[in-house]
Amino acid sequence: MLLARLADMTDVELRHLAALAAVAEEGSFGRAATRLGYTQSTVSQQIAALERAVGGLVFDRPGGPKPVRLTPLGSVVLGHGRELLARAEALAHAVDRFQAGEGRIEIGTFQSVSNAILPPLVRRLRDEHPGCDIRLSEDEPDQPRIGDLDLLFYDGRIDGDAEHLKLLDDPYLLVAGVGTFPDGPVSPARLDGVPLVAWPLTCDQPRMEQAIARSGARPQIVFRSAVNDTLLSMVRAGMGSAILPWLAIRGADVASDDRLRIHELRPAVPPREIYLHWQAGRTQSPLTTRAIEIATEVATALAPPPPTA
Amino acid sequence: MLLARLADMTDVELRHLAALAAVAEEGSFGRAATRLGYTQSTVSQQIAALERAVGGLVFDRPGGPKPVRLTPLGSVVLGHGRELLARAEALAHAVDRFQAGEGRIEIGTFQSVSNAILPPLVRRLRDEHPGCDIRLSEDEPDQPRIGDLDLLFYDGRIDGDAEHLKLLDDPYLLVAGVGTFPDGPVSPARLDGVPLVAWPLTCDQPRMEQAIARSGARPQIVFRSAVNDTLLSMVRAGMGSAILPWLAIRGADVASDDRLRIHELRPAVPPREIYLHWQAGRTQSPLTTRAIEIATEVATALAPPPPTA
DNA sequence: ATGGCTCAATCGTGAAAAGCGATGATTTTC
DNA sequence: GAAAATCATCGCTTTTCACGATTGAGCCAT
Repeated sequence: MLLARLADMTDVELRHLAALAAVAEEGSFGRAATRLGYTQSTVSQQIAALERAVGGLVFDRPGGPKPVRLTPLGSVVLGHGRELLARAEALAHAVDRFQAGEGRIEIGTFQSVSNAILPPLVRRLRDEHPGCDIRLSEDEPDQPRIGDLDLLFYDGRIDGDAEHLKLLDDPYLLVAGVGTFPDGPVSPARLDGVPLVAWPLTCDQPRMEQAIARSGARPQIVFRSAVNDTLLSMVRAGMGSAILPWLAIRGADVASDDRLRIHELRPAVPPREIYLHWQAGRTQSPLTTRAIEIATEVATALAPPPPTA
Repeated sequence: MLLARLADMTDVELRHLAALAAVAEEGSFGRAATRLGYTQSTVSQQIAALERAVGGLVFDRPGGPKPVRLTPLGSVVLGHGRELLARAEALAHAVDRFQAGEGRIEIGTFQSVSNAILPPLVRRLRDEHPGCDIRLSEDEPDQPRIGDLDLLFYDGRIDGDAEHLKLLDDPYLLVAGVGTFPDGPVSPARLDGVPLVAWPLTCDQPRMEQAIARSGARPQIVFRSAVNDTLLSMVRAGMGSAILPWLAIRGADVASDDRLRIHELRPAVPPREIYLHWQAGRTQSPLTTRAIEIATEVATALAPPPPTA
């Protein structure tokens, strides 16, 4: 022990520091060993290894029943060692919490999902994992990107390295003022020249309007707004009709509004498809895995889109 | 990796965390291995061991030349891991500093030593170890105790579990007003009835006065004070003479004072012995070891007590 | 498509270390 | 002195560590 080399942290191991702390507290190698579940000789060797690593004795061993005592060097090592052990324990707890489903999850979403799917999803996730940190973002650039998101809801497929899961088909329905059309299904072809209020040309909207156009009709878009209630008010006011996905009108009290009628489109316009995306090839946190499960459950539990029978 | 046990901190080793950090920074097992001085396969196994310990993958390995990426679990582990590594490095530095002689040293002392030995000792110690923390205490209860002191100066031996080292013999000298005694040595026996000013009966003082008494003389103690300058002023004022150790009058300009004369005592009173004590059987810090060396050097370098030839 | 490239995982091997049990050496206590 | 308590040490087995060579999976350019 006379030759003191430079201390190297990689020679110090947490187990040695734990032994140091136990011996210092118990005042005895043997009692420390019992506490740690080792034999006395093992603890003796652990301390010896530690002393080799730090280049000096950490305990004075008086011999006999006298308790061992920290040397000045031992005090220095123990001081820092306790902090190391505390950090290590913090790490272990953090890992346990993570595996139990705590942590952060970042979800990208858009209007219809925000209204219909996310509330129950968030509620169930928070109920199951009270400590979790759920972050939502509704940024909707033209090209939605997963970026640093864990999950992304979008009504279509994302380009880029993403896996996807189709949550549900969301059929388009025609909402019109009462009497505008006879009750029952309406053919898209009949919409030629009909005044419509509609969403802006984002997300699935362009595809839907192209589908209408392919049926030969050219509706007249008289107003665009992203706000559903505004659109419905316009319909009520007789400004025009609206073609909206089922999910968007589900919450609003459209069905019970005497001034409005909901018509199936037949032949049906291909429905809007709601997808859940996540980055391909990346392991997910337990929280994300669970969120995907819950999202599928919530999606199927949403009253199934009305039959087109 | 499907079975996730509870994380145990003793399974996580610093070396694994270092590998984790290196791989995360390099984006590659191989480059991390080069940086750490291991082979690729070793790093691979270290990461595998870490993943076993935390119960899940910490990296996604996309395969091919794509860089590996941290999983959410890996981020959690790395976050805490970096702190652990920083603490470990702090420990290593603290140990190095300690071995280089930094740290704290607590020294107990008393008047003569404080004046004569400690100043050069402190100066040299601070010059050699600029970072050291020297604490002095001059508490002098009747029974000086080492307690938590690293070193204790005392003019006598300490009872208790202490090792000691005699620094020097400090002979007693008679300081008298000029003309009080004929020049040259004075016999203690001639002090019978002589008025003396003296130190309080602490430290070596009782033993010295008993030695005088054993020579048959009974001086008359007319004043006691622990302050040397006060005693010397009293001598100058003709109130009496003083028997003081050489160390106590070395600094004061007694020899050059026309009104004072210094007489050897012959036959000599046994000198006061200055000891340096430290707790027996306890490993000392390098700083303490060095302080002992310097103290002996300073003690011998002090102009040797005058010969009694 | 198809080799060539890059990379991590894996296997086998030898060396090192961890841990255990038993034995010694040393000190304190009765 | 004898006894008790305590840590160090030795021999031993099992596990781990690190290496080198190989394998296999995913890219990329041809």
